[in-house]
Amino acid sequence: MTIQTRRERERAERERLIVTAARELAEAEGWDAVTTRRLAEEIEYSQPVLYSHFKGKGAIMAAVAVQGCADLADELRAARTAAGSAREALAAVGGAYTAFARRRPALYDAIFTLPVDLPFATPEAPAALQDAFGELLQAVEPIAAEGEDTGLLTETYWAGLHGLVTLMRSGRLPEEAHERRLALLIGHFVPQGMD
Amino acid sequence: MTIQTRRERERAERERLIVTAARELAEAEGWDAVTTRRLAEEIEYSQPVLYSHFKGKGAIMAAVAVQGCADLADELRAARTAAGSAREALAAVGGAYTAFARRRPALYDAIFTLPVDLPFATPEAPAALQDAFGELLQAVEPIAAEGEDTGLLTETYWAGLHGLVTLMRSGRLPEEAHERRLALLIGHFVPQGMD
DNA sequence: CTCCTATCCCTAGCGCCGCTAGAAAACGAG
DNA sequence: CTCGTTTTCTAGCGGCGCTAGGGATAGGAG
Repeated sequence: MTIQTRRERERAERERLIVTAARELAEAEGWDAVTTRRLAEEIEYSQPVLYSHFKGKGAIMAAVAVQGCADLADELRAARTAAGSAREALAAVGGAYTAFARRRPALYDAIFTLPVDLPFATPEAPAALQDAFGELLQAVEPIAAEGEDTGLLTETYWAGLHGLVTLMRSGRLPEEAHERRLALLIGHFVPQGMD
Repeated sequence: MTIQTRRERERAERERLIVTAARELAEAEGWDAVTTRRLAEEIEYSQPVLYSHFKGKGAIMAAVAVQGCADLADELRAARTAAGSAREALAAVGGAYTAFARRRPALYDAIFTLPVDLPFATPEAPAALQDAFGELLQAVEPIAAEGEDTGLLTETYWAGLHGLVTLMRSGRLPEEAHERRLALLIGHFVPQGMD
């Protein structure tokens, strides 16, 4: 029993090592630099070892995405709980979201951009994803108008943030006006009487 | 002189052929299927011929993007001019934009998603891109509140549309609620007194 | 008609990718 | 020590974007 458990522990440790190496390499040099050969070299094992832990490169990226999403959820929560009014909370969460995307682009891409098949808008979605969305939801809920579906409104606000971030990061929107665009988005999601 | 012009004409024709083949292949089987080998086979020339016309695969994709963007601009214009009120125009343009993205995903990706280095928010941007943005701009302009920067507001609305489309297409937002999310976005961009 | 030159285009191949089959090594049990 | 199992590695497959270098070919000169 102890031998078995030791092996399982070592395996789990190595799995962590793979995910961490993938994340660090992606954050340092971008996802293009994350190849299975490079990753194997980084963890000091041969390539096929990766495939004994994950189904393929996509699964490794998905693991990085889930792990990164927990960070995002933390930052969103911190921003939301530190804010005073409902409007401030919405703005704080929006700011934290876009700041995360700009500060950790590789992580953001893994979670929200790259075609990595994670279940998203379903109960089977990883807890970290649901947590992050939940933070947005809690920030949006107080500013929803009567009769508005809070979930849908959150998704729409999220889409706005995501659009701003991706268009800017791909060079399609100029960086320097980001804060003003973000303010416009937030302003249009806060009901008239509340600002 | 005539020989020279004939050759140039033939070259131009072949270039059109390449771009068309790339677009059709991408629309039929996705961009992953568009490899230089496959493309060469499609146009019945060898691979290196592609590189005598374009700097690389990215340049071919950029050409497809520009060509596709003209289509998008046309559809946006048609939607806008057919609409009655300012609110209807905004909704019509938003609907046409997302419909285009869903109907021609490969084209949309080439224009707005894939990392293809085209100048965007500058005067050197291709005319088709500026036209498409101009259509959005004309739809947004009438609903801008006093003191709001129309350009920035358009960019923000655009980001909202783009976010909705990309998150939905990557499976991160459920398809079936798209119209309701779009309506929410539009509703939040129309001033209170105008709807 | 022949030869020369310049242009064009193709064959072949480089280094890389994700992934995998099958050999080799390490390890625990008897 | 030997055997069977489990783990890990070496080697390689097919495909990618891209390019060097060698013919084929076409147009002008004699």
